Amino acid sequence: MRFAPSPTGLTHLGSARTALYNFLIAQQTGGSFILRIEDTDQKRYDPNAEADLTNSLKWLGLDWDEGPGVAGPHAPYHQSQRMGIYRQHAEDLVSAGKAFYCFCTPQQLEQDRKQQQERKEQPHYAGRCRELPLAEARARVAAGETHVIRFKAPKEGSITVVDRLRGEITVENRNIDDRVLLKSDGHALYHLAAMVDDHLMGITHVFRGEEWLPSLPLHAHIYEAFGWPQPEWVHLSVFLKPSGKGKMSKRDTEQMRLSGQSIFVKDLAAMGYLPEAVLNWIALMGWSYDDRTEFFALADLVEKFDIDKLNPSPSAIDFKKLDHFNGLHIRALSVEDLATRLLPYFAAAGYQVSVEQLLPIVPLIQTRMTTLDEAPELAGFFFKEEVSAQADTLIGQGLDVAQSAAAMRRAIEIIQGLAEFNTASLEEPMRAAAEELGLKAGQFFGMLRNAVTAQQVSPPLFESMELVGRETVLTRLRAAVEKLES
RNA sequence: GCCCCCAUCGUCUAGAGGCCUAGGACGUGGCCCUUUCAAGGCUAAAACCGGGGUUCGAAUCCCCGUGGGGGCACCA
Repeated sequence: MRFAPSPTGLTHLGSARTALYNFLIAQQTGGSFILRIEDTDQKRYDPNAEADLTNSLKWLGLDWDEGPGVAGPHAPYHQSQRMGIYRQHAEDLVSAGKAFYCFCTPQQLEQDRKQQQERKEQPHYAGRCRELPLAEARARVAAGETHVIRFKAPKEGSITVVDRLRGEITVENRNIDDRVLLKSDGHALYHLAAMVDDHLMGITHVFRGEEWLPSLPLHAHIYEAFGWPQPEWVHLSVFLKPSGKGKMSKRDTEQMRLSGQSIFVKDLAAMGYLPEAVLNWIALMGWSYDDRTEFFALADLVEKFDIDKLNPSPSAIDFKKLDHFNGLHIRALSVEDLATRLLPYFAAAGYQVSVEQLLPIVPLIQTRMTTLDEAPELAGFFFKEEVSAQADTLIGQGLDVAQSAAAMRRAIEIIQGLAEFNTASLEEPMRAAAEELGLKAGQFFGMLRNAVTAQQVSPPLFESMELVGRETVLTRLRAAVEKLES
């Protein structure tokens, strides 16, 4: 199995899913998962993209058995370092009469295309150099003339290729173009490089995006020309925009980032999503296990993934569902694990806290988060020296200032009089106080919550008070009384 | 324009001729629980693109139409 991205931009969900499926099959079959970098196009090469790619895969937990940084029998893993191999294979094809040298200039080709379009034909290679005698062509090459090597696609008949998800796909050979295999700069094109590498690296299953489907017949012909057995072809459906209308464009992704969402793995990590959740989410976009199971850890996926349950139709990206999975996976984490993962988010929000400090707090917020970055907002009041509640939030629902201040004073009295200060000891006397004051629990507890946490929304009151500590609670309540009376 | 693929609730999907009164999940509404917010439990609304075949019987098979998507580079 292999995952062979081209480093031209940030790693996105589509790539991540392809990588995941490759990884799963490799794990399942005991095969190796090879990471190969398709960097044959130096015009589009982005030096940051490769680092982003390896970071993204590592974050997701999809470690490769061979590839950059992990030596193996099929090295090198950058196509730019395999130029000699491609040249050799292209020349072999020429010698076998399955490919030819082409000396057409880009301008000529451009003009051909234009004329074809005017005649309402499908743009294709006009065939000028296709039948050039080999000796003559070789002489021109030897003389240093600029050239490319093109595949000599059959013109008669048709070809039938099997895609694992779609069955037999038959295409008339006249619709298959004489595509360039080797550029004039000596670099191979995908059509050559990927086929050669997949064969040489012993790839049994080719998982790739549906956008490759139109060139599948060409690729099958290339395999045939070399006399190689076909791999298992699996073309995954594309991901559509959340609206379901069309593939994500560059503009869409930018706009999405502006509105706080993203299809880039790197962004998802920063936004507080768990790799487990992202994996679970994308695994189910185009694949399902049965009619009800939806929660999967990576190990479950390895065990249960099945190519035959893949769905060939395109799917729209649904971030709501990601939120749901994230919540599920957050709740599935142990307290220690979650506390550890929360650390960087507290640090980013300006709180210097330790795992030990977080341990008692985590159970209080674990069911209240959909993303990890919400934690500091939810639990920040535990770590602040002082909190400052809005004066109007200190007034109980339906009460006036004097009543509120009185209620607050009563709470202070009770807390001072408690032999022990904890959740259990607070509950009863506080409820009694509410009744005695003629207040509903919600009225009384609501104002106290605001006084202690300065938040309208917080973990349960008494648990929070216990963790904040008696002295700090009293200080905050007194401050609230003062604020009410001024 | 040409080529290819796809088609079940708004979305992700189950469904491989009778188990379908079409199931699950997200989201949405309601109820319960409840000191806020969540989580959790219960519940409701919500789909087989259309037309022709084949068959005793079709969401499932075939054809046509329509719609959607992808591709037509010395990019991947």
